[in-house]
Amino acid sequence: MPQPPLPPSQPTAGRHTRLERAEGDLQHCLLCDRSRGGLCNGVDRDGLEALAHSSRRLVLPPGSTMVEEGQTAEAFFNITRGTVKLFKSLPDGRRQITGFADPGQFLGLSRSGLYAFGAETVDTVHACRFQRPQFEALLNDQPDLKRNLLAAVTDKLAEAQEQMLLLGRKTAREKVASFLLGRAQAEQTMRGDTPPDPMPVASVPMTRVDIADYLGLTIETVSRTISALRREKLIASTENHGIRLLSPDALRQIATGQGAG
Amino acid sequence: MPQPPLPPSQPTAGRHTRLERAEGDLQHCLLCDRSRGGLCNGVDRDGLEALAHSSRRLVLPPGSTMVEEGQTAEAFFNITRGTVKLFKSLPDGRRQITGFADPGQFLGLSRSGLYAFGAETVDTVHACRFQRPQFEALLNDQPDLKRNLLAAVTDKLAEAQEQMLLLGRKTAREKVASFLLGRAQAEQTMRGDTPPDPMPVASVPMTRVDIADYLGLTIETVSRTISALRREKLIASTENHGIRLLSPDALRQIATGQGAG
DNA sequence: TGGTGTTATTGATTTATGTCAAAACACTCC
DNA sequence: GGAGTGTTTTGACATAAATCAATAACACCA
Repeated sequence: MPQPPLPPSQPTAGRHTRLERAEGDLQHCLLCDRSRGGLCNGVDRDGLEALAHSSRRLVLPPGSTMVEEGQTAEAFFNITRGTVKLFKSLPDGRRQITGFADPGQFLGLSRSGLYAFGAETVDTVHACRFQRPQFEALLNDQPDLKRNLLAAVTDKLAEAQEQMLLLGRKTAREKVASFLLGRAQAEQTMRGDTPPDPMPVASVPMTRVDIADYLGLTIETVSRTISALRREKLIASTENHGIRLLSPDALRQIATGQGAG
Repeated sequence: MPQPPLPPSQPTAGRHTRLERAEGDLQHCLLCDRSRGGLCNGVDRDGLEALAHSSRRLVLPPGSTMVEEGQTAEAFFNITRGTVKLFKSLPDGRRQITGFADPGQFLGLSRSGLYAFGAETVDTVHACRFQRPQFEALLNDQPDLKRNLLAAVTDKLAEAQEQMLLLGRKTAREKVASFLLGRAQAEQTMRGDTPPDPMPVASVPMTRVDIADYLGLTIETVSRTISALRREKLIASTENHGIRLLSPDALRQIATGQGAG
C-alpha cells in the first residue's frame, strides 16, 4: 500500500502567473451564472455588490498552486471554471486527493487558521478569491450566503463519507466504476442536463497519477482497470480527455458491488 | 478487500427503549456543560430557553439505531455523553464507519432530506434531539448557533479529509497507530486536559469489528497489529476498554509513515 | 517532421493484507 | 462454578493490488 517515496513537493511552475482584475469590478458578479446551487445563489442585487466589492477574479493556468497545506488560511475561493484538486500528503510524498472542486464549488475553509490541505489547478481555472476577514464579514451580513455555505459544506461532508466508503471498502474495479460515474454525474449537474443522457461522457481532465491518488490505487492498477472496462465495451474513450459510459447501469452495478466480474 | 457478505442490517435490539424527558425542560440546557466548543457554546440565556424548548433529551442503550441510511432526515442530534458510530454500507454488507461522534459533537445534517449514513450507539449515549423544522428555525434565530454549526461542520470535513488520507494511503500499522492517537486526543480534548498527559489512555469502547470497519481493515489485521504494538511495548492494555500509549512520539512517527518497522 | 520528455499501457513477479480455521479468552446466566 | 455464547487472538494459506520493468502512445516544440 505504500507509494514510491516521491521527492517532496516540487515547486510549481506558474504559481505567480495569475491574472487579476481590479477589485470591486461589479460586472464579474452580475455576469456570473449563479442559477444552479452555487454559493451566490439567491443573493440579491445589494448583496452582489458587496460580494463584487470584496472579491477578485483569478485566471490560473494548469498546475498552479492555490493553497498549500499548513500555510495560514488567508483566502477563500469560489470556482467558476475548470477543475481544482484538493489533497493531503504524508512526509514521504504519499498523497491522497480528497476531492475535485468543479465550477460552483468552493475551497479554502479552515477552522484552525491554517489550511489543512493543498489545492492545485488541474486545467485552466477561473475563480473568485475573497480575503478571509472580508469574507467573514460578508457571511455575517448576507444570510443567504451563510445558508448556501452551510449547505455546500454539508454536501461536501456527504461526498467525503461516500469517498471513505470507496477508499476503505471497494475493490479497484468498483473504485474506477464509481469514479467514472461520479465524473459523468458532475458533468451533468454542472451543465444542468435533464433528463440525463443515457450514454453520458465523463470529463477526465486529470492524469492517471491524480486518479490513482484519488482512488487510493497505483497508476498501473487504474490503467489496467480502465483497459479492462474498455475491453468489456462498458466505456469508450472520446477525444479531449473524455470517457463515454456505454452502459451506465452496468457501471452502477459494478460500483455498488453488485456487478459481474 | 471485499468483506464477508454479512446478513444485511439485522434489526436492533433496544431500538425503542430510549428514555425521553418532557420537551421544554429548561434544566437540561442550563446544566449542560457548553464551555468547550460544543454547538451551544456562547448561546445566551434567551437562546438556551429556545434551545431547551425545541429539544428533548434521550438516553440510549448500547447498540441503538439513531439514524438509518436512506430514511427521511427528521431529527438532528447533539451528543452529550457516550460515543456514536456513523457508517455507510454497500448492498452486500460491506461497511465503512466514517467517524465516531463523541460528546460535544452533532449528527443528523442532511442536504437532500434523507440521511446519507447510518448511526448507532457504541455505548450508553445521552443526546439532545431536535426536530428538523424547529432546528432550522433555531438556526435562523440564533446566529451563535449557526456560527458554531458551520465551524463544527468545517471541523468534520477536515477530519474526513484526514481519514481519507489514512484509508487511501496508509499501511495497516500506520492506520492503527493513527487510530490510537486519535482516540487519545479525543479523550484529552473532551476532558480538557492541559498540559497533555505524556502517557495518555485511548478510550476504545468499540469492538474490533468497528475498528476494522473504521480503518478499512479486517478484524484479524487489527488484532495482529495491536498485538505487535503491544509486543514492542509501544502500548499496553488497561482495564475497562482503554489502551495506554507508552510512547506517543514513537506512535506519531509510525502514524505519519516515519516510524521503524 | 522529427526529436524529446512525459504519460499511459502491458507484462512478470512480489507482498501486504485478506480469507479460512481453530484455539484462547471473557461474559452471562442458571 | 460450569455450560454456553460471543469476541479476540493466533496460525496457515490465498489473492488483489503493488512493485519492478519494458514498451508504446502522446504532446510539445524547434
